[in-house]
Amino acid sequence: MRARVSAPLRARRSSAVSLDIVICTPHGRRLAVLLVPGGPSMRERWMLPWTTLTDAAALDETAVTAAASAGGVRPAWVEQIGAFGDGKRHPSTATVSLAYVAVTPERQRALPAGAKWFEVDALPPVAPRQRTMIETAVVTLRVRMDSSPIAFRLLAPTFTLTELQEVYELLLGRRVHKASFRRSLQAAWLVEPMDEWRSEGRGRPAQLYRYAPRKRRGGRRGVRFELLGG
Amino acid sequence: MRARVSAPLRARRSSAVSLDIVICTPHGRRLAVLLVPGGPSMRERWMLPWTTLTDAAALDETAVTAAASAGGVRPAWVEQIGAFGDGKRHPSTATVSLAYVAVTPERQRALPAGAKWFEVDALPPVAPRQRTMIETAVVTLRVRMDSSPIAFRLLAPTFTLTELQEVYELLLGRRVHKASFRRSLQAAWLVEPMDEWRSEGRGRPAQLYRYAPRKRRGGRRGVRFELLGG
DNA sequence: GGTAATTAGTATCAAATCAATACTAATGTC
DNA sequence: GACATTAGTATTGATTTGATACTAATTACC
Repeated sequence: MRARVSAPLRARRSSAVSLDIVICTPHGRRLAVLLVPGGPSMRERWMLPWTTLTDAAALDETAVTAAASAGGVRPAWVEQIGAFGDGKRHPSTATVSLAYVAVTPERQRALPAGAKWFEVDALPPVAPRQRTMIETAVVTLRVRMDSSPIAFRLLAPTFTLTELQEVYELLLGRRVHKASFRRSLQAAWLVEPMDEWRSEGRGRPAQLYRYAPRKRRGGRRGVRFELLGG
Repeated sequence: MRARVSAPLRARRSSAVSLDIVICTPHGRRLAVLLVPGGPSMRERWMLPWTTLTDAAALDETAVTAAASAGGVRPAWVEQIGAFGDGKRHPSTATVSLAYVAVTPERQRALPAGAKWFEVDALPPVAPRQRTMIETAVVTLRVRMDSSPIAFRLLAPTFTLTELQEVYELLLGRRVHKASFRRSLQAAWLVEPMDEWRSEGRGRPAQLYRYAPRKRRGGRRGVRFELLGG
């Protein structure tokens, strides 16, 4: 059952295509990525988990399986982020690599032996092709978080609104206004309050919520050119 | 120089990976996609231009070259939209296909022999894997249009604001409010008025503009949950 | 036990944004 | 020259936003 993934020596046979996976989790107030030992050079001793692509080519399922194997748990959300190649170095001999991003809530059970979380701001050297994948993965999370329930998948099934806001701040890389955040959240009918409160040290206990999207598409807003430019 | 692309018979040799390209252009008020003759079955007689991926694997450059070859002109904008496989039928024997989307202004010079524009709402039968690519391409254009200058690449170098608005309406699939559209456009400093006007039949002549982005990132807006849901 | 510190959550309000409507401007058609 | 037609702008009321300041409930500390 436990598919063998990221075995650097056995996998180093020639193959046209690899499948790499960037598994992300919150690590305190930073985003962390899972790396495993082994790499293409002496200098690059860590790498993203990867596997070779079989001809059966059930891409998404392969990615989920690989992520589960490397992280010890099935990931809470997975999405393809693209194909990378263009001559950049990779732990495998593959000339093309398919990359996926996965997210998982903080602090699951123990990781498989050797695997380790690294904060994205403090990564060890990894092969350039995988470095590009990690950057793309982080950008993808940031961009997709308001069309996919990424933030909710980074949290446990129940969470406080402050925790949710912190995940948004973590992914967006900026502070968010508390009142506005909650107003928007309420208007979107995405969460449901539980009859439970959690006391975290001093201060008033926070109510717990769960992700329970209710409503449908609304806002046809005007055109936003803001992201364009230069 | 003219790389041979989409030659169904020669290309049908076995290969792990193909590179397919969805070339889009405005066609009146509809979006059109370029197809070429040949397909995997009697029923599917048209297909997206595609090529096999060489081991050199300069992915983006291969895509641009393939698009230029199939469309007769270098495309104005190209972006990878993902890898597709999962067992769906494709004109090639490739188990995995890399797809790119390209855009080109309306009505270039003549197309290469056999190639033809089809409006996306009236496509002939194509192989299922390519059908998925076309759908993904259209969605990608819609989503990326406010972070990439896609709309401007679908137009000639100079254009009227009404033309620009029509491209937005075409891609967004909905009407846009004229005054709001222009107000946002002005605030974004994306276009520059020329000293030229164009008279299109009756009515007041429209001023011509060109794409000349000036300003930098502004609007840190609040969190938008609107796209999330159900 | 009481007071301060701390975190959760809400209310108020001014500024910015938006979209509907109605207007002015410049051209071709008859 | 009146009118239809398209370009482009002004006005206005409604909605959204974010800053500030407030209330609420708990722990820390004396």
